[in-house]
Amino acid sequence: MKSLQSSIINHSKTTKMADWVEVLVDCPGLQGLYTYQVPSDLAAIQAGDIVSVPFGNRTLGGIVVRLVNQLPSGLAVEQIKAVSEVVCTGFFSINYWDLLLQVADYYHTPLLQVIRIALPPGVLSRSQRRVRLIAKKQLIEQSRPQLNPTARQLLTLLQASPEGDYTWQYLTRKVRNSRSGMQQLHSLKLVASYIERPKLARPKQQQVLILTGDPRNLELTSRQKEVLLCLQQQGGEMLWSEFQKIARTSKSMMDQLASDGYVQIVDREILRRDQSAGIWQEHIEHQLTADQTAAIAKIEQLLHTSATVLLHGVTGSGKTEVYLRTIQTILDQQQSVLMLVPEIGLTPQLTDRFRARFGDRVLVYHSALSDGERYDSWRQMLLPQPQIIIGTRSAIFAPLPNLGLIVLDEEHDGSFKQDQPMPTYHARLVASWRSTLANCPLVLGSATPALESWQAAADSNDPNWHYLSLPERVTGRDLPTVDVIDMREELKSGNRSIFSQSLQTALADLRPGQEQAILFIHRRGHSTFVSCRACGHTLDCPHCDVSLSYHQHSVDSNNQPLLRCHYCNYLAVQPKRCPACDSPQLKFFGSGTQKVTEELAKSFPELRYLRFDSDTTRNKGAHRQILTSFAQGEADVLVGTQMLAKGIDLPQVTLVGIVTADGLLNMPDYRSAERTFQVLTQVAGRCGRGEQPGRAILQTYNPEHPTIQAVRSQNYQQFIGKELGARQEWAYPPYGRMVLLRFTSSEPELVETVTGRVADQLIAAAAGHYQVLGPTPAVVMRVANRYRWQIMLKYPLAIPIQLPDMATIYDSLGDKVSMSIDVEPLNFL
DNA sequence: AGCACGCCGACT
DNA sequence: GTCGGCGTGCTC
Repeated sequence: MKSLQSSIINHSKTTKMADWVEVLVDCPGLQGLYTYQVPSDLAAIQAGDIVSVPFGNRTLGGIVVRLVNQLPSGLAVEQIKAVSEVVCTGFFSINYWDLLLQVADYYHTPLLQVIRIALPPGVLSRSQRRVRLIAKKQLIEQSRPQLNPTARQLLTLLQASPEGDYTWQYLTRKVRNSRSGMQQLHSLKLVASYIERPKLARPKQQQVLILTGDPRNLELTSRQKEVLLCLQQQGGEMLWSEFQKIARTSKSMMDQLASDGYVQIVDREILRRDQSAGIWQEHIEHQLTADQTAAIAKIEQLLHTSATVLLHGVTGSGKTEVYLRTIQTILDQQQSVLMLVPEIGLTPQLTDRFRARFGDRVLVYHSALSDGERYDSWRQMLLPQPQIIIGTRSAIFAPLPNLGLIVLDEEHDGSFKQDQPMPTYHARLVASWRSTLANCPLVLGSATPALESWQAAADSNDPNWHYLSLPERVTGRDLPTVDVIDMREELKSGNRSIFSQSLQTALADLRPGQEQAILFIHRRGHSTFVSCRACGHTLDCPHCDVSLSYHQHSVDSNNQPLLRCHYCNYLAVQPKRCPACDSPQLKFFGSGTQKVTEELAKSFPELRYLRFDSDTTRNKGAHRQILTSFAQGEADVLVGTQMLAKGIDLPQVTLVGIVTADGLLNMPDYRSAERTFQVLTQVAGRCGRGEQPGRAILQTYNPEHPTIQAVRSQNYQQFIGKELGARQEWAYPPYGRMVLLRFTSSEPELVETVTGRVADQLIAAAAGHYQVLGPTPAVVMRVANRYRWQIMLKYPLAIPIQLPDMATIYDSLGDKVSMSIDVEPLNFL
């Protein structure tokens, strides 16, 4: 990988003609470059172009990495094939190409895998070999007796298809051992093979009317004049399908006008796009607060620089309005904007507000789009016209040519980090690289900034970072009060309900129709920590400052459950009694949304509720539907999980009940305090956004926990100071960096031994650059019947992340174990 | 990943 | 002898 990258980093920046090109061929298992001849009709070929090339007997997609005038040694001219087609040209600006290289390098991922996430499906799609009947029916029947059985089977299949044509792959799957049969059919000239061109999702074509003649011309009939004037009023250019509706005219009339030269009818690519719109369209011109005005002014000062701005605004402080105003400025300067949000489906309000303000210059890009929609949006993004892309993390790779601003809203959110397939990129980091390359500012917005961002903005002397604060709500309302309820006391006083006395009272006092409530439950998930119901004590690892996990697969020789730290593999027998208070009430934790709604229905039958969790929002558009219906007052209580924490703005909500916060607090990783603070602060911030003040009730078994206290006092600075101290002590990020190596295999013993062997290799190669933690089994060891182990590498801050030679490590895995590298992981499960 | 090539065992 | 199994190695 290293050598490949250093060889292409000096890619040609000129468009000088070249005899050959080096192509990164899109074929799994290949990492090298292949040289192709440039045919004279494709002389304009450039680095970054997507091409089709012959490869073996197939045609594959690939990317031109550089132009060369000399053949690599050991390659004869006769071996070189020619590029067959340039599929797509000119969208990889030099900057963009550098960005992809940087991602490939930093996240230790083959360049092609990076390119694949940056491109929409279909651009690199490989061609397929197809087999077609070419002989006449009569000849086929004549030959049939002499055919071998597989040939006959193939023939029958082909004859059954209307076109007499199937992909080669389909036929070989359907007919076992088809090789000889296929050969026979070919040699008898009954069938032919051919290569199907890589199919791009064809953009939808639509007819557009363009006014070319003067509508006041006297030769026109009055009806014709009317129609043409209507077209002129619409700007002289319009989709035929739209015009038909508003002018109520017929095709024959338009054809007549076209043949007389008054209009032109042209086919144009219509880009399919997500147009879902909802009720949050109203465009309220709020009076800006002084802080907002100052923030906008500061950001505008920083345009055309690569500054990073941390916009720290409390919940309800009007960050969105700051974005909107700034974006308007960028658009006025004919530049485009990239706006990243955690999850699009969860924030219909945001997209609605953007659509209301900027109309069809807003383009939504996320993974839930269909392939066609994604392809079309991607084509749209290539255009130089000023536009706004609102998208989730992968939209950081939007190929906008005139980028003027990048915004990451809710920048602390974990969904900006990819942990599943490599590259395991963090959109915030990629955004910072992109901001440097494009020389445009990056705005990070949050009510609860990530520790990393806070530290960089507040503590560092880096002149590139700027800190802007919006400490007050736009309505002039205070932040909601947060009451912490000690659930141990509730238990003692005989309240066995999941709702504390205070929460019950608050729900009873809710005035349906005028006030609404939100009940928050931490998603049950795999919160496998053990905690004492009597005193709140949790069992922690003595070496790692994380909670111990109960492990399904771990029992000791006496069949006692074992607790394990999945950072360092520390093992302990689960005590029968709480080590702190000797109570036998030492239990696992968990509570579901369903349980809450049941209890709610029982205790408060007069309150109408809606459930908002992954069960009820599985369908497309369900988020929007539930939020809309709640916003319109069709329910009094919204019961949900994590999803509720993301920027929804419902002015009627006056009460937030955090039914249980402890599951979040005790996630087995070093970030649990930070995440808890962020989620709880955000959830509490959902209330009191309208005319009436808000109140949050936080139920916990750990009322004195510093994180809970920080949420109660809403003192971000204080919390972050403490937390940074703790991180520093353990050299956890941002005072150190980590790399997580994940190993999976269908064979449990094999992964364990292989992971152990790799750990030994890593220790041998460490040379003091990093510390090796593990190997340990993953918290959820078996997923989809694959067993997962992991190794953590911990780097001191001063040492850049350097991995030892990964090629030898990959080689030593064998083919039954696969490994992936997660650089600066957020998710340790 | 495909797909050739090539080398072994069981059938007309 | 030949067909068909499968391991190995190459694709500019």
